[in-house]
Amino acid sequence: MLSQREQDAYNFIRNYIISHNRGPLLTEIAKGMGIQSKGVAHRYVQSLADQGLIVLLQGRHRGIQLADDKIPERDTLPLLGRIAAGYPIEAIPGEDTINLSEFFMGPDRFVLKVQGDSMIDAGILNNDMVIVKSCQTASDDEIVVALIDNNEATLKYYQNNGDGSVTLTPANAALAPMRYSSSRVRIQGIVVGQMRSYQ
Amino acid sequence: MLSQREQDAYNFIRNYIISHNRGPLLTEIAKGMGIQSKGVAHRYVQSLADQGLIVLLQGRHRGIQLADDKIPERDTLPLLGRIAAGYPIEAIPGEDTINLSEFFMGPDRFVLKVQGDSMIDAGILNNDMVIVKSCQTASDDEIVVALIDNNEATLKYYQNNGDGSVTLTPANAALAPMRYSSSRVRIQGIVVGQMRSYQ
DNA sequence: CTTGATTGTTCTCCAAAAGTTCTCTATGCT
DNA sequence: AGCATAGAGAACTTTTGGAGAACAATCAAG
Repeated sequence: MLSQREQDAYNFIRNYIISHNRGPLLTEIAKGMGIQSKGVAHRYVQSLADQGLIVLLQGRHRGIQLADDKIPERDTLPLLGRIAAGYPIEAIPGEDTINLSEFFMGPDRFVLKVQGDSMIDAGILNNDMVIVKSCQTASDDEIVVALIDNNEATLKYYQNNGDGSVTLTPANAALAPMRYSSSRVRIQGIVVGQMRSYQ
Repeated sequence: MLSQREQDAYNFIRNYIISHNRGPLLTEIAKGMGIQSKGVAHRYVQSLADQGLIVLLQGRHRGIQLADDKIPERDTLPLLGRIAAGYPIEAIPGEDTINLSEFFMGPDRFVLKVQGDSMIDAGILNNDMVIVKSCQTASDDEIVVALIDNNEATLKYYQNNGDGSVTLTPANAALAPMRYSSSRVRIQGIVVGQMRSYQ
């Protein structure tokens, strides 16, 4: 069980090693945690080592290594920062890990695998996964899973025309928006997330 | 058997641990239950521990854990199937849940938040998250995080020209590919995943 | 191979925060 | 009256978090 600051120290060390490929100095840890004393940083390092989260090469400079056989939190990854063309990676203050589960999990959600290019201009490509929150109504401009005539299912932008009809718009310049009477369209859910794997 | 307020306390503690991944403070429990005294909160905590619903790490701050058999299954969502314009949702045989962590987790990975539109044609939009595997080399046509002149960081398609130079190509028709001598470009990792939240 | 700056280790001291244990009070029920 | 539930809050102990000094080991530059 880690205390708050031990967790902070571990996050910093893990981020540092993954991005720099070598261990941090004690003074760097201290600075990264916003404290003055490297002695204090050392105490946290020692505690993490005692708990088997890191391995120390005694005395060596930068002698901290990750003990990666032990993964204390299965579903978090270090969030290093923001990347923009032309600038160095910029740290996001106050956040140092991202919880993949929290990012997407919630009640009444399910996942669909997307087939086809009808939402390509919205950055949803063929074979992407979309996370859908199950519900029966949607607001304008949300991406919905809609069932037409209880038969065809589609992924489209939703718009209620207010006259008893709805418009479903693909995000693909090659495809035209379609207008349906509301009674023909049943919403199955709205898209709350999207993900893709490149392996 | 739990009294009303013991039940309240348990619910609060359980929710807190599930959402924060660590135990609450006594004062937080008290506040969450609308009472002033942490001494009272402690009495409920003690009672819940006596009844085996929670486990206490004596003395430790935030030392409240859920009993083993009370830890809920997390990070999985039902995978309903495939969706394509014009067809009903089609089930994917053999798969019925997807583990969000397994989908992305792996050693030496980290997350970056993307700023800008330079990879928009690859379906990576402004504010998307990319999961990066830390490594120093890449193959052609992989998306890499590259550091140019130890200064600028960028997200680009990678191509090794085989003549001591590499070409970094944005996925944006408005931006031109750039060619650099290999010595100026240091690869920090390759993109293995991407995700986006629509909330 | 020596040297000196840098870095890791160990230590004491301190303060604030949090857990523990009490006593006192109140209310409703049998 | 006796008991269970519920709350306030004081007093105390332990844990947690931090500063900084002194010393030892390391590492790079000459």
